[in-house]
Amino acid sequence: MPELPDVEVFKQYLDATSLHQRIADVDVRAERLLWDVSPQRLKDTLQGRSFEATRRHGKYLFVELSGDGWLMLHFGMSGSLKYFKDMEDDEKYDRLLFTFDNGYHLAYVSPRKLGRVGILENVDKFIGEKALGPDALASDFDLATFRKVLEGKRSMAKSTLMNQSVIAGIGNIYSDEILFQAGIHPRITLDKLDEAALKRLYDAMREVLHMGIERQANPERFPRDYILPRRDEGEKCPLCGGEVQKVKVSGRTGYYCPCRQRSNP
DNA sequence: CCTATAGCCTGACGGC
DNA sequence: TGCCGTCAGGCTATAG
Repeated sequence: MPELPDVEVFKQYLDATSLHQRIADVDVRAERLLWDVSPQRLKDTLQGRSFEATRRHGKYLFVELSGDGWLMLHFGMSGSLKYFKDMEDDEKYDRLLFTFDNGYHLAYVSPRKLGRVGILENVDKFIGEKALGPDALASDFDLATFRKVLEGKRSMAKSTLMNQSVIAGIGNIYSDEILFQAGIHPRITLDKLDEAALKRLYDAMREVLHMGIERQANPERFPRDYILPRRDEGEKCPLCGGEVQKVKVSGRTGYYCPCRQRSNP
C-alpha cells in the first residue's frame, strides 16, 4: 500500500515508537530484501546503536543512526511497520525484526518481499543516484518548480505523476485521485495541458496527499467526493453517479470518470 | 523521450 | 474442495 501518505504515516509511527532506544538485536528472515548489504553487516551496523531521527523522500523512509549512517526502508507494493512487545505477535510476514533493549520489537513487514532495506552513508547521495525527483510535498516544491519539472514533457498525465524521477511519492492509487480532483484524463499528454490545468494538477496533488496523511492514509476516512475508495469495476462516480471507467496506463490499472476527466479538453 | 511488457514475490479471488 | 488464471497502492530491465 505504500505511497507517500502511507510512508509518512509509517514515519510518524516510527518516530512515536522506536527512537532513542539501544538496538539489542537484528533478525533477518528474508535476505533478498537487503539492498547492497549482508545480514551480518546490517546486524553489525545496527547493534548497540539507536534510531535517532527520520526523513522521508517520496516513498523512501530513512532512519538516522546514532554515530553515523542511515537505515533505508522502501516498502514495495505491500509492506509496513509494526511495533510490539510480545513475541506471540510476531507474524509470518515480519521479515526483519529489530529488538530494543526495552524488550520491544520493530518489525519490517513485507508479505510479498518487494521492498528493500539498506544501509547508507549519505541520503542525498542515494536520492541523487536513484535520480528521484522532488518530493511531492516538499515545502520548496512550489507551482513554478512543478511547471519546470513538467516542461517539455509529452508523456501521459498518469505516467508522469507516477514517474519517481519526475516527482517522488505518487503511485497508482493516489495518481487516480489527483487526476480526478484536477479533472484531467489519465491518458492525456502533458503538452495538451494549459496553464490552468497545470495549476489544477499541482493544487490537487498537494491537497490529496495532505488529506491522505491527515486521514492516516485510511481510505475509509476519505471525503465522500473522492474516487479512491471506488476504484473498482461497477462502482459509481461520487459526482455524477455514472460508472467509473477503467484504463491501463504504464502497465497499471487506473480508474476515472469521464464526467470531469475528458480525453479532449 | 516515451510506451509496453516481463519478472520479482506471495496471496486473494473468481470461475469451473 | 481443488486447480487455474488473473490481479495487486512498486520498481527495474529490456525491446520497440
